[in-house]
Amino acid sequence: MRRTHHCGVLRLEHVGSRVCLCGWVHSRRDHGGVIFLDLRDRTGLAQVVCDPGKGGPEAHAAADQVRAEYVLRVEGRVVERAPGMANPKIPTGDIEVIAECVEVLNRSEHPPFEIDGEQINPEARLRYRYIDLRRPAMQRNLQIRHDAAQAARKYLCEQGFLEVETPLLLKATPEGARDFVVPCRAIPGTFYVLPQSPQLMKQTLMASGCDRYFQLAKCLRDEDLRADRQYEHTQIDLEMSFVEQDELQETIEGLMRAVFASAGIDLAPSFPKLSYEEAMRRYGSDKPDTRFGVELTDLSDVLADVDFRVFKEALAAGGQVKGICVPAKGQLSRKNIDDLTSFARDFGAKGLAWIVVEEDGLRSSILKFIPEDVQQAMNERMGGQPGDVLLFVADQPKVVAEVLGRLRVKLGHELGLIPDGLHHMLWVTDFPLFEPDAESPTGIQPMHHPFSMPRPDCLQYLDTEPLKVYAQLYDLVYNGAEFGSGSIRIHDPDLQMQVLNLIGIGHSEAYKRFGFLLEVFSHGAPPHGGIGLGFDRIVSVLCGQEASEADIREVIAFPKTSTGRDLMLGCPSPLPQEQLDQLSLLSVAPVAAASSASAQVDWEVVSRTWSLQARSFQGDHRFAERDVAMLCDLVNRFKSRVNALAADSSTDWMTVTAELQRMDEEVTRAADPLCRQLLRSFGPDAD
RNA sequence: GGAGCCGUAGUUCAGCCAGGUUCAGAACGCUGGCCUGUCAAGCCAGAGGUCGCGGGUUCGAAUCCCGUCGGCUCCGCCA
Repeated sequence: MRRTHHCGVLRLEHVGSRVCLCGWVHSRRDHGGVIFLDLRDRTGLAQVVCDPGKGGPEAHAAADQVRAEYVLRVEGRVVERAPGMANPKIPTGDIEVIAECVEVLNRSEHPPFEIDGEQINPEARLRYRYIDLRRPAMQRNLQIRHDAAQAARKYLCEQGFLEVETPLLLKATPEGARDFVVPCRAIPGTFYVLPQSPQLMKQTLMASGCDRYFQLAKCLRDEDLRADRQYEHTQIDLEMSFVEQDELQETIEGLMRAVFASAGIDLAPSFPKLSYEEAMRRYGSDKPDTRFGVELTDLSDVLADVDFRVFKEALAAGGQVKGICVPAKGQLSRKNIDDLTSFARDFGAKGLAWIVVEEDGLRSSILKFIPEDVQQAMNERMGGQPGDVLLFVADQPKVVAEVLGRLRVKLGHELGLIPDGLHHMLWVTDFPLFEPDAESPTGIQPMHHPFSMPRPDCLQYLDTEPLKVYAQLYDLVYNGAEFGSGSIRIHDPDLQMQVLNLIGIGHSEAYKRFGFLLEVFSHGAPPHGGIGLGFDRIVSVLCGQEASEADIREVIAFPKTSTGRDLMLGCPSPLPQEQLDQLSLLSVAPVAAASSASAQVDWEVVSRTWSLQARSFQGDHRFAERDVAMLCDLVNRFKSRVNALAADSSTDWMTVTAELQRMDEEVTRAADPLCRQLLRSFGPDAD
């Protein structure tokens, strides 16, 4: 009998029908005479009753052998539960299935963790991701992601966008993040890189007359991972021809409304706009969380004549003094403030000045440096009420904004100043095109990327005062997190060249890196603009995560660990020599390192190479743990020995080389069974 | 590249600060037995650990020190 229903859909209306369910054994309750099974699939749970008196002895006998996570096909009748027997905790709780036939489709080892466990080791979850994904919470996240993707597709199709796939194998353009590199077998010594984003391809598509393009694009960056950053992430990437900023923003607002609606969240009919300068001035951040106040207050003018060294020196050096008024309700202790001070120092502040507002006046160690009338003026401007704590940073504007902006958000979360259930989506606009950069040959670099169109009223400053030039560039910000960044692009080859020159990329260099783009522009590229939206972050919010604490691993089916490993697949992993040969790649082998060490022993290289070799096998379940452990032990021991040798200046290099050679041979020997296993795992063709 | 936290039965954790007879424990899970209305089933019995790994200190190390591996978080980095 073919499956007739999913488990989670059965209701009273199905009572009396004969059904066939397939799924996993979520739990089993054996009463001896009768066995209850909770059968689980993507849609939910259904209780299966194996009662020899009702459904027959065969079903009961089969259920007797069944264990957690076994895969079953169950045939039986849907019945209404007897009065008082209903389970209000599950949607199918009014009915149950009297099993007449229980077929074991597959057995299962004992699960490494409980499917309905609350606290599960994140390592185990990644190692056994296929089991982790069976958990209802993860199934729900996958569903929400699917719904969001479909909503985005539907909306964009309705708006006349064309979904186009762009290549994964691209040319390296040394901009932005570190590339993931793919060696080219056919032309030895050459490489492709994987896209950091389809930026150049989508601009090219505009020149191709696509008019409106979108793609749910995988983007890859070889930079260190974070809770909200994986090596690969997905962007809703789109680009439009013949548009200006406002039309583009309206389109994206519609997109976000459609996507959020797919998760039952209503967004505002239009999103507020905040200039970059205003965001930095009021919130100290280019991605302000506007769900709560505690805005930055400038006190530079009030304090201009105050003889307090900390403030005076900062102002004299062209800096500013700003503060925030924290409604702490007396909950910030002296120790809390000390902790905030060290937090402030971590982000570049020299210190953190504070004033506690109490019923009978102000309290602080800095008050003795500040005249009474100035104290009054400060408190008045900041609106301090008894119980509040005023925090001040005096420094260059950049540091002041950074530190107070971070303090504001940190305290907003810790003191519960942020109301639940708010969805503040807003645009941050009018970014400067460039920012100062000491490492750039021209002293400036693009704030975002060098393809953004300057605002027309700023073009006149491009050559003379480039830092005064604003870009037609806008970030989409949600509850204090950046969702995406877009711009109207440059489509004029001369202007593009001019901008590249300004950031220190000369004519020939520009042609080398971006020649094809300049060529595209010179063959009739339309005015265009677009945006790339971080889909994983959006989905994590739709799943109920706080935007600034997003853990996108929860919404990615198969994520990597924070060191970029896949614990399920056991990668990255070494390649067999044959494959390296085909790709014309040389691998640093321990032997090579040791033999080149005849005159000068490079301790580090030798022991690091051993470590690399040992590490590459660790956590990979294809290899016998005992062999891996042996190899690691050996390497650890030898590394200790190498360190001892290196520290001992009396050892002569002949002895050392001999000993290194001996140790290296032993490591190679210990690694041998693992290498053989590796070759086998690549299949019969591998050797 | 830097900083911090964590690693003890299958799982979640206690024990560590102050080394030694509560030192290898609890709960859940698991195995076996009993049990026909549970849905956190119940009752009885049982199995299960290289205290991540290596080295050091010590008469003695889960406990202290060093190193190392792995996981997590943050800074740098990532438009």
